[in-house]
Amino acid sequence: MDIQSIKVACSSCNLRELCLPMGLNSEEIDKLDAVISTRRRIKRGSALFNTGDKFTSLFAVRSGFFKTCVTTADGRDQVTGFQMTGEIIGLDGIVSDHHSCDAIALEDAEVCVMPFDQVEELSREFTTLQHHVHKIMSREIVRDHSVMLLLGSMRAEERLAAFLLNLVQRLHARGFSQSELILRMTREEIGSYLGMKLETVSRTFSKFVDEGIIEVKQRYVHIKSTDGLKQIVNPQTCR
Amino acid sequence: MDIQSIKVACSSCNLRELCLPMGLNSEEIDKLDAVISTRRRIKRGSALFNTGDKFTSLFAVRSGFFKTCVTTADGRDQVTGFQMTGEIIGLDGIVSDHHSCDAIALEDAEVCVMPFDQVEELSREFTTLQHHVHKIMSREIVRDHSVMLLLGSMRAEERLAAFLLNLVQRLHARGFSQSELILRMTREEIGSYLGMKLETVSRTFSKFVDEGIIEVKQRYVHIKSTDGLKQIVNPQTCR
DNA sequence: CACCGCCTTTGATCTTGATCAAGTCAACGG
DNA sequence: CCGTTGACTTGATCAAGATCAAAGGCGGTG
Repeated sequence: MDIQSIKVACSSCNLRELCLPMGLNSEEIDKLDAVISTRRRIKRGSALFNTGDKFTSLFAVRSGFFKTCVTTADGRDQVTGFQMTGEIIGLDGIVSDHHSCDAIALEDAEVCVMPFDQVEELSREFTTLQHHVHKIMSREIVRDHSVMLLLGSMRAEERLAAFLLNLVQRLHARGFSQSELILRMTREEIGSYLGMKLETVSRTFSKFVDEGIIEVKQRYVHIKSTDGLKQIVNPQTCR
Repeated sequence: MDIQSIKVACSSCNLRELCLPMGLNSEEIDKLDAVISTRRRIKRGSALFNTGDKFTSLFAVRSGFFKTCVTTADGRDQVTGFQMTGEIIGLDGIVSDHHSCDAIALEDAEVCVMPFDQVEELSREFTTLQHHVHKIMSREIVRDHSVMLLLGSMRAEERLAAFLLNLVQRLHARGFSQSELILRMTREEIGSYLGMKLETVSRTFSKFVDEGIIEVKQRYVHIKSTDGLKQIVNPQTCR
């Protein structure tokens, strides 16, 4: 519960091209600054929110790394996504005014708190913001559909290859390497996201290493052949 | 391409409690009527839109039944949802101005065409509509998460049981029976949605019949024990 | 009415990934 | 330095569901 009254200022945030303010002009960003007045720090392993919590705000990841997961009555759970810097968490809560998943920090993190009623108010005023909010939600829907494709019709190797390509692509958009990354999640969390067991994740990593496509040292991954991974995802390119 | 200039009139539509006008007052519905000026008929088997089509409008299903599906470069595809009366199709198109899936009518159908720029305009004016649009998108996100849970961590029997319960619940909300339904899709389409092969779908149906939980005659399904299905989905209730 | 095509069911066999079980590795604290 | 702990790897075995194959049923059409 460490809410802080630091002035956040989207206007001076280096993430504004990835985050909510994307595409707004300076007047609009100033107004948005007034809405996003608090940050919140979340320790590694603790929750930004839990299933059932009252929904009041969306959160923009300023630093750190999150997972979101849903849980069944009988204790099984499913990681539904990993969120990094600049990405928006909490859209699940709008429909019922309560969150329907847990959001857990995988490393110490900081988020900008965006009270949703104020976001709605402001987006009635600014077409650009309104449209951008719609795009963010639509993007989440499209992303979910591609995860459904992955879970419903890909094999273990294809899933892991697609996962690595997606991660590194998002990291690259944030200025990191195209070929090296540090995983923030365990093999078990990767497995939960990809619908496979941690042992299978581990074996599949080892297989890729044997094939010379990647190097792995614990959480460190070096992608030696992006094309190799792409060919695993899309085995059709062999004609 | 059979666009028609029939006046649609949400105000006189018996679906308004399920569909976009939900919660609007009569003045607001009148304004909405002005926006939703056309219907479109789609023949069984043909597409409301295809991947790559320009996005201009959302569609509300007035009658009939749809599937949406995404396709990989190598021809595999995945049914991402089935849409019935009162449900909204096309949210996937907002993010990139182009649709990212196909929407196919599984029986002759009719949809209300809602030009999205006008929906946005109107929802800047009416808080209720704005909030409702957000809820519809959030609902889709939550639904997708539960499908991810299903695909990622349930076994074949659990998937099919959950699927039947979900279908019959939605049909019941539309005034149909709680225990009887006609499937509008093939075993293959069910399988694609649930991440299993058509043979497995068929076998699982047969298993449920053997256990006396349902009766099946082709597309007709009679649920003899809703609790039976619920216990398959949630095997924890045995304590 | 008969034929055809599509959907569905069912059986036999095979494969992938899950499960069970050790054992390794790195980090941390006493 | 050693022991503990949590994360990861690897091997052996097993089972769920995929694949291959055949046959039956239903609806539409000439």
